[in-house]
Amino acid sequence: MFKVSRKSEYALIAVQYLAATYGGNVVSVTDLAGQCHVPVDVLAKVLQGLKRAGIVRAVKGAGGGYGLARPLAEIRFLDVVHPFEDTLAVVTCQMPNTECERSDNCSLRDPMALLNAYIIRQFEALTMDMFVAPHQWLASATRTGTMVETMSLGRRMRMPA
Amino acid sequence: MFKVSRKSEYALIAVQYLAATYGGNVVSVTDLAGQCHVPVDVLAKVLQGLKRAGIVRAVKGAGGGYGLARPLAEIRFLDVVHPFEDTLAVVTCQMPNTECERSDNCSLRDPMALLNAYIIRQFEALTMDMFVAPHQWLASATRTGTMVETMSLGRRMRMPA
DNA sequence: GGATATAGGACCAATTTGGTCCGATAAGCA
DNA sequence: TGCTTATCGGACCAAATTGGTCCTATATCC
Repeated sequence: MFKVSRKSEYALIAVQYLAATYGGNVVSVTDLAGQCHVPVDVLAKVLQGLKRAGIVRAVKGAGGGYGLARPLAEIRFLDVVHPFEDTLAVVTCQMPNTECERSDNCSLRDPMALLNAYIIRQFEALTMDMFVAPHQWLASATRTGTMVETMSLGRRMRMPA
Repeated sequence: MFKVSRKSEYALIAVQYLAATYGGNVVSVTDLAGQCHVPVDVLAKVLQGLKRAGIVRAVKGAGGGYGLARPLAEIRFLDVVHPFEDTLAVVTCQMPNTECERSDNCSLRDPMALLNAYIIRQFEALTMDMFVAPHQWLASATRTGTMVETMSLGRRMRMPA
C-alpha cells in the first residue's frame, strides 16, 4: 500500500546523516553512500534533487560535497520527500488534470480531497529534527493527546468485529 | 507518491455504489460494473476481496449478486482498502520481516513507525458514511478544528520560504 | 438440466521502479 | 596550464509491480 518511493527513503536517510554538516564541512557523495549503505549513483541523484529543492547545498570541485542548507528543525518531512514523488495524490482522481467517468456527481471526490490534504498537512507538520530524538516528542505527543484526536469528528465509532 | 492501488479505488467506488443495497436486494457484478464504469473482471475480483473481508455479502446463482454486509457507517476506510494493499507500511523498514543495514542504530525507524501508525489511525477513523454527504462533516470538521491540529506537538514551526 | 451468478486460478502486457553508465562542467591545486 | 576531485544530468536497462483478461469450477434458482 501506498509506500513512499525508495528515492524518498534515501533522501530521508541522507538528510539525517547530513545533520552534522549544517554550517560545517561538506561530505562527498561517495563517503556519504558508504555511511548510509545506499548505492552511490542513486544517492547522487537524490542529493541533486535535494539541492534543487534548496534543502542541501553543494560544493563542487576537490574537497567539495554536500551539506545541509538549513538546520533539521527547518526541514519538513514533505520537503524531503516531495522532489521524488511524481504525485501527491492518494487516489487517481485527485491528480491534476484528471477526469473520470463519474466526475460529475462523484461522492468520493470531495472527501478524498479532504483526506489527501489532511495527509499532506501531516507531512508538513513533521520536521526532520523530530527524527533525532523520537522518544522525546513521542512521549510529549502521546501525553498531550494531539496525535490521537483527528478526523473522528468528535463522535465515537461503533465498530463491528 | 504513495498512491492507493487501483483495486482499492475500485473497492471504494463499489462500496459507495452498493450503499443502497444494505439489507435490500443484491446487484450482479455486471450491472454494478456498468454503473461504476469499472472493468467487469476486475470488479469481480475486488468484490471477492471485499466479501472475504466481510464487507459485502454474496449471493450465488440466478438473481444473485453482491450487497453490503453492514451499513456504511460501520465500514471503515481502512477495511475497504486493506484487502488490496500488500503492505500497510509507508517506508520499507516498517514492513514486517524487514532488516536493513542500519537497523541497529537507525534514528529514522521509530518516528517512521509513529508516522505509519498515525496514518493508519486516520484510515481507521474515516468511515464510508462520511463519503455520502462530505460537505456536512467537512463543515463540522473545519468548524471544530479537529482536522488541523495534529502532529505539530503544540509548538509552532518557523519555516523558511 | 439449463441458465445465471459467484469463486478463483493462470496468464499477459504495459507501466513503473530501482539502478547503472557515461560524458559534461566546475573548482581546487601544483 | 594541466591534473584531480567533485557535482551535474541525461540516456539507458532490467526487474518488479500493476492493471487487466481469460478460462474453468461451483453453487443456486427455475
